[in-house]
Amino acid sequence: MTTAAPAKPARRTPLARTGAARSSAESRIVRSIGEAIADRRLPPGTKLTEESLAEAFGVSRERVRKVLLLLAQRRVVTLIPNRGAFVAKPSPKEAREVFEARRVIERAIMERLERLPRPLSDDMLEKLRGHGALEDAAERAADRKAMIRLSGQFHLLLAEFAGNATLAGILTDLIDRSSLAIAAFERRSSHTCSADDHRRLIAALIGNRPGEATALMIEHLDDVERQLDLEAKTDTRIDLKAIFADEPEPT
Amino acid sequence: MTTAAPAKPARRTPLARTGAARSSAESRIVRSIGEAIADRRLPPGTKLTEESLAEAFGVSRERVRKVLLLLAQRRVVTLIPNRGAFVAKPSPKEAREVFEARRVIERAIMERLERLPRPLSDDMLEKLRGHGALEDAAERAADRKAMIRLSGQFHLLLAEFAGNATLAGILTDLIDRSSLAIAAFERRSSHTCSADDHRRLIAALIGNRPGEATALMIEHLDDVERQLDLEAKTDTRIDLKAIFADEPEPT
DNA sequence: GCCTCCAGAATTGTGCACAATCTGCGCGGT
DNA sequence: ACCGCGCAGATTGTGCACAATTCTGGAGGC
Repeated sequence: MTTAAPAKPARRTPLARTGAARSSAESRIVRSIGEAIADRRLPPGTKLTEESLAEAFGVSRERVRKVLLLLAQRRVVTLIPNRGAFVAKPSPKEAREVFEARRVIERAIMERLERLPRPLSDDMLEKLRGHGALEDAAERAADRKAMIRLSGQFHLLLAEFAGNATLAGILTDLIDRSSLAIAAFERRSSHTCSADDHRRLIAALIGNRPGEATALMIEHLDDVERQLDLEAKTDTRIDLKAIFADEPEPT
Repeated sequence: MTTAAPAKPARRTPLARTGAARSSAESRIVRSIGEAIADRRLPPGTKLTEESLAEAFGVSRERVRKVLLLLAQRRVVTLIPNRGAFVAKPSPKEAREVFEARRVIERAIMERLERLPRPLSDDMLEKLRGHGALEDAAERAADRKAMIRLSGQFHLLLAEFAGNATLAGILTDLIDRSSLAIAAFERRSSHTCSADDHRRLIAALIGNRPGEATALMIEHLDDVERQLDLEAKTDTRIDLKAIFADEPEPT
């Protein structure tokens, strides 16, 4: 930021550890960028220059390139050939699809959780309550970043309880993309934060009135989606293109 | 195959086109390997040496490396650091999870299809019937490879009709992983091929008796899973470990 | 004043050389 | 005879240099 010295290639730690240590460093970077996108330090459309990221994380450009490829596969960043990587900017259609996919998967998860033998295991109860406390704390502190992260983790926690790591993995991606959709389409106004919904969900799960937790989850997801402004005004550029699409050419 | 001349690095086409043409070449390779895995020309556990693949496809090793990274992300190949890439060998647990995930997603897809206004669009009817004919033909010709490919495409076709590209994309991965699971766990015996199930599904969809198509789909997926031998004898190594786990040490 | 075009800068893409690691095998010691 | 040790050979991992492309700013013409 201060000096514009491009000659220093940001040498990484002297002992360049290789092997397993590297892979964890990569997933660390993936997670780090993922979180930054989720809590909007990196808004949709942001250009992600390889060199800058390499410098920021103290790794080589190739490593960053690999990470970007992974993130692109998860639809969190968009890779445009010869143009670079950008934080993905979902279309309203895609946003709706993501929420629909979440409803499909999370309904199934809730149905499985409701089918679990009662009472729920102590481990589960403890984790649920612990997480609830964390969300409450974040809400009281008005720590928006923490709230966003915890909200995602809550849904993931439920997925893990359902005991299907494959579904949980799919949901992980969908949650990241939800964050992106929220960042792109959130209305200026309102946003009754979802900690309250989560509280009710936890209570319903523990209480086990058949169908209640599932219904609450669907309603919760609907609520979040409804708080978005998904009218189809994606981009000025695209609008112009559409408007002048069938203008006759003035030779 | 005939000569073992390793000195020739399999030069790619003289004019190394760059840009958009490259990305399509990559997805071509991904698809090609994916299909080879699906129809068992590449059984689970097969070592995928970068150099061999590069030679086979006439591209550089780096390109192959990128493709393998993508396939690994989709859990179709397993990447072991410093050891290389292998065709993934799902555990019985993972196989079950994949089929459960498919039931979750494909049930939702069928419910949406059943909710479609009737009669179905000509386009849909034509594609359904056309696909049915293809499957019949493959069955009559006993073309196992074609049957496997068409079977996957059938499920994907339904997903596309449901109009949610995100769900369809998720299902694409799950179908590939199903193929892997089938390759890994199929019983020697039987295998009443699923073309018949698909025929009935098409009929139920067109007929539109509420819930029938959805029920058939669930049953179909259950059938396919039941035809697998998912008893937990994943690996000899692990069996030994389990068997001798609580043997007293003979010092 | 505005548009077009072009050179230089910045950024991404790719081949290559070499380093790091794993595997298989032979050799010597006990 | 058996076990560890270590040395090739093969394979993967990574930094780097350079090629290709896009972007930017400004000069020149209309």
